[in-house]
Order: sequence, then structure tokens, then C-alpha cells
Amino acid sequence: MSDTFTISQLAAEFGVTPRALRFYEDRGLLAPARRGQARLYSRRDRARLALILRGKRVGFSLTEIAEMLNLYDLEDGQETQLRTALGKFRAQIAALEAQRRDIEESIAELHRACDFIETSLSERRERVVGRPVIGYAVMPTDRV
Amino acid sequence: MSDTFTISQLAAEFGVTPRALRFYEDRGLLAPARRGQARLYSRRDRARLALILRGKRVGFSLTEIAEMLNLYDLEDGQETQLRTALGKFRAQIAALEAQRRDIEESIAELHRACDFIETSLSERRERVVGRPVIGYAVMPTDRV
DNA sequence: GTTGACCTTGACGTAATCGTCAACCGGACC
DNA sequence: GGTCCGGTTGACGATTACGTCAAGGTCAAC
Repeated sequence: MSDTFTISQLAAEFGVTPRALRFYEDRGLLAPARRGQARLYSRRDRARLALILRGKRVGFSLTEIAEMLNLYDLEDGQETQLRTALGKFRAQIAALEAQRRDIEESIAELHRACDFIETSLSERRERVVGRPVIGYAVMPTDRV
Repeated sequence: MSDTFTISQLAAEFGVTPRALRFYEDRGLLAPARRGQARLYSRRDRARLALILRGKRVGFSLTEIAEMLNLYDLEDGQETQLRTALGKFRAQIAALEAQRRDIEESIAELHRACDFIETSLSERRERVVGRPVIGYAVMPTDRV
């Protein structure tokens, strides 16, 4: 496991294309060193990329991710900068927790749907046929 | 609380624009009744919209949401259809659980960052100044 | 010394998800 | 009858996140 990576090594490792990495660089999310013209990614760049991709997976835009990474990069910020960063991070945490609730509700709903299907499959095996199966029985019509 | 809604009532209630609702209809996600030309949304449409928006919030594309809603709409499907739906729902559950893990890791990381900032703010108040604050101390360089 | 693999920049294309604007209609109210 | 409010369709524009060429540089291998 080496200490530097070429663009396609890194791309392959994370399942993205070299084009994507260049794009992230264009947007200020990465800034790999160069050997001549070629990009040379460090472990640090690699860790950054991991953060970027996870950020994407949880639904942040590249712009938002760039902001957060810039906050991470504060080496020796002013107190106000630090406080700003703190506020933003806490806001992100709150947003993520809200999103987690959404996800948990979706999971619960899908579980209900699965139960419903399983029940109707077993009922069907008992020759009880010919009535509605899913419909909106699993869909809340009032609770929003 | 009435039983039917106009397009802008519903849009306002859910914080989207009428344009979006028409768009969802265009993509087959909604199919409100008409009074003349005007759309007339039922409670059922409203519940569907809630599902659509939550689906969006958790990162599904409109196409994916349409598929899932169509699965929900199976009234009296064939056994194979039911089994297919079951498989897809279970896959979605797995995907959502993976996403929840991502979110939890992001939350944990943001918490670490917050702790770090808080510590360096208090250290700063103790007149210990002039050294790096965040940097990549909070960023994993090896664990991916 | 040329082939081939890998890299570069730059320009243009594309899919998803709407926003915006134009032009129009129908009903309520003055 | 005019006007305003809210609704309609349709077309075009904007943004994000890349994909897809095109045209070429570099470097080891044969």
C-alpha cells in the first residue's frame, strides 16, 4: 500500500471515474500535488476523497461539501471563524439527524409493506383469493 | 380540513411550487382528478405527495419513487409480481440502512470536529495561542 | 523510434428537477 | 363589461454533476 496514488488508482479504489476527480479539483474539493503535469494524490487527498464521497452519499452538494472541507481546513482561525464553523457543524448535525428520522420512517413503512405482502402471499397459499392486496392499506391517508 | 385541495393549497402546505406538482404528474407520480381543467387533489393524492417528498428527502430519484409507488399500487397482483415487489422493497430497506450508517458516521465525525473546536476555543481562552487548530487531526488518514 | 498505456486540458453534451415566462381560460366581484 | 385571481399548457432556461470526445504530452517497453 503506497503513499501516493495516480488518478486512476484512486478512482478505481473508490469506484468513481478520473473525470470525477478532476471535476472535484476544479470545484476546489481536492488539490493534489503534481509531478510534471500529472496529478499525484497523497493519503491526505485520499482521506479527503472519502469524506467527499460520503458527503455526497448523505445528500450534500459539492458546494456544501467544499464549504465544510474548508471549515475543516481552518488551521489557525480567528475565534469568530471557529465559532462560525462550530455553528455550521452543529447545523449540519441537526440536518443529518432529521434526515435519519426520515430514513427510519421510510424503513418502517417499507417494513409494513413487506409484512403486508408476506401476509397476502400466505393467505393466497391458503386459497383465499380475489381480494385487494396492497392498495393504500399500507399508506397513511391522514397522518402526514 | 377539507377533503380535496387545489394545486396551490397542496403546494403551500408542503412547501413546494405548483410547478413541481404538475411536474410530478407529468412523470406519473400523481394523477389528481379534474374539475373541468383544474386539478383536484384528494387525501390520497396528498398522502402520495407526502411519500414522494420523503422519498426525495432520503435521496431517491423521481423515477425510483415512481417505481415504488407503482409497487404500492398493486391491487391484486400475480404471485410473481408480489414476490418482485417484496424483493425490491427489501433491497430498498437495505439501501436505506446503509445510508443510515453513512449518516451516523457523518454525525460522529461532525461531533468530533465540534469537540475539537470547543477544546481549542477553551484553550485559546487560557492564552495558549499560535498553534494549529483543526487541520486533519479530526480527519482519518488511514481508515477509509 | 514507435507503440501503447496513461495522463493532460478544453469544449461540448446530457439527465434530472424544476423555475420562468408567455399566452390563454373561467369564474367571482364591482 | 371589465378586472382580478387562480388555474391551464407549452416552451425555454438554469443548475448540478458529471460523460464524452478531441487533441495532444510523457514515459517505459519492445
